[in-house]
Amino acid sequence: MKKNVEKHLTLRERILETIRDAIMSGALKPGEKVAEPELAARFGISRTPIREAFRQLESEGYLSVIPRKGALVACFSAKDVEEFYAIKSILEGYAARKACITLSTREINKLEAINEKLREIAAEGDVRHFFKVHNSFHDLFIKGAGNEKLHDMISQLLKKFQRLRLASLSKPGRMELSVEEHEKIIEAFRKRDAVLAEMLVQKNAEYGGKVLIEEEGAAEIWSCKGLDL
Amino acid sequence: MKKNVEKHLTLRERILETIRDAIMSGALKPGEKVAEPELAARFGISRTPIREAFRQLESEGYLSVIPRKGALVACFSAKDVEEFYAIKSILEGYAARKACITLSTREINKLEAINEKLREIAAEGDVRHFFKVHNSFHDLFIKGAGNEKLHDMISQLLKKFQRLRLASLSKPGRMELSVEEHEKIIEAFRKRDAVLAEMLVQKNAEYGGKVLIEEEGAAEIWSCKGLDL
DNA sequence: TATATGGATACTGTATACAATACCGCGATC
DNA sequence: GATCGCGGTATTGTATACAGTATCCATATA
Repeated sequence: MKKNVEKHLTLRERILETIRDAIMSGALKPGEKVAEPELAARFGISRTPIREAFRQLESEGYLSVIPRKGALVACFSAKDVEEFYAIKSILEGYAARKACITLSTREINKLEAINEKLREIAAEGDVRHFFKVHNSFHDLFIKGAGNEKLHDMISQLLKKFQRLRLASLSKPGRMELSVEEHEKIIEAFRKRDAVLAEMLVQKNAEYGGKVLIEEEGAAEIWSCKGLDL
Repeated sequence: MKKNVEKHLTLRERILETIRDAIMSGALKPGEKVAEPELAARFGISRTPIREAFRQLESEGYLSVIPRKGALVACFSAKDVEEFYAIKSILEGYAARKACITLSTREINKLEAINEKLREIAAEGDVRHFFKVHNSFHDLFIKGAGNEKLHDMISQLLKKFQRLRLASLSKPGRMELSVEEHEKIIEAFRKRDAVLAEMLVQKNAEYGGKVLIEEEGAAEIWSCKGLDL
């Protein structure tokens, strides 16, 4: 049984996941205060593991902790979003370039299969499901690039901006467009055209960012406007 | 007085800096165990702030914490080093490309001045001093690229591998070579040749990595060979 | 002599108690 | 009526106490 191994999770690790999930899912909103005593009472544990989880979440960029004042869910500015997508674009682009060389035909076929599944899900209009499978597509070729640190870095980045990316995919027609772009990327992989693959992935990422920034009122999702921090 | 502001540092923040410095400088060696009670006794404080600092250091990749066993200073494998320099190369290269557009003539002049200073220090052979000024050179154009998150990411990466980079610079002739390469990079900035600047910076980073990996016995600096972890 | 087992020890994980500081509301004074 | 100041309250920061578990060593047995 796998459960026995998992059982050794400490309270800190469990509360860490809980809070992080709450932030990623939007249950805890940017700018919102996260109070230790409240969490301690809610989960029936002491403040100690919660405080330790806070430290980790702070390092990961999920919380802004102000000494002697407390922890707030981190906010994004328009500049943050812009910068995020720029970095995502470079890193994923590089991964695609490398993947062009290292990816096996078998793996490329798998990408194709995933993308077909995405096409179906897009037709159904299930954004959350699409999001999950979509992530596995990118994950596959990023891992395929063979640079583990790179993969970790991208994963961390993506996690932090998960809400934004979900919002980006929710725009009408975005899912279908994504499927088409994936098609082209797979094509480039098959042709082993590293320069093209890099370019396509970069454009793909940049476009995702642009959609979000240009959208009127989209800032509601991430910013802390009107909150005096 | 600035000191008054600094005074509000918590014990956790101070111990965090202390431990991180100790790891970066090599006072705490990779694979070495870091025991809470010992640190608590040494600094005359309780384990609580130390534990919280550990969580942060773990997130930042300085410590490997194994539940119910304790914290070890993180080790690097040859693959880690390779991957690190690959990522550094992409990110710095991108920064250079952007900086080509955004850097003012004044800032380019400053780069030139820094590099002249580096030439002097190289002649004197003071590696540690060279390292410091060298960092300020790269910092200037990376900041100049205008992407703060990028700058933060690169800084974090560099910090983590500080010891390695210092070792890389310590090789005979490496400092002088670095000055020459900087000269070419400045030239590219002046010509506003973004492609060339990116390429030069990438090559510069890649070379630094190669030197380290190919060197026989260099692994002593970072790896944990012979330690049963 | 080598291995296994048991207990002592020491360390990590968690809870709780205490200290210091920030926030809030009330009242006093101008 | 508005602003300043003071004290109570709540929350964060730190210390300490306790519980659970891994490590290590000694002893006993094969």
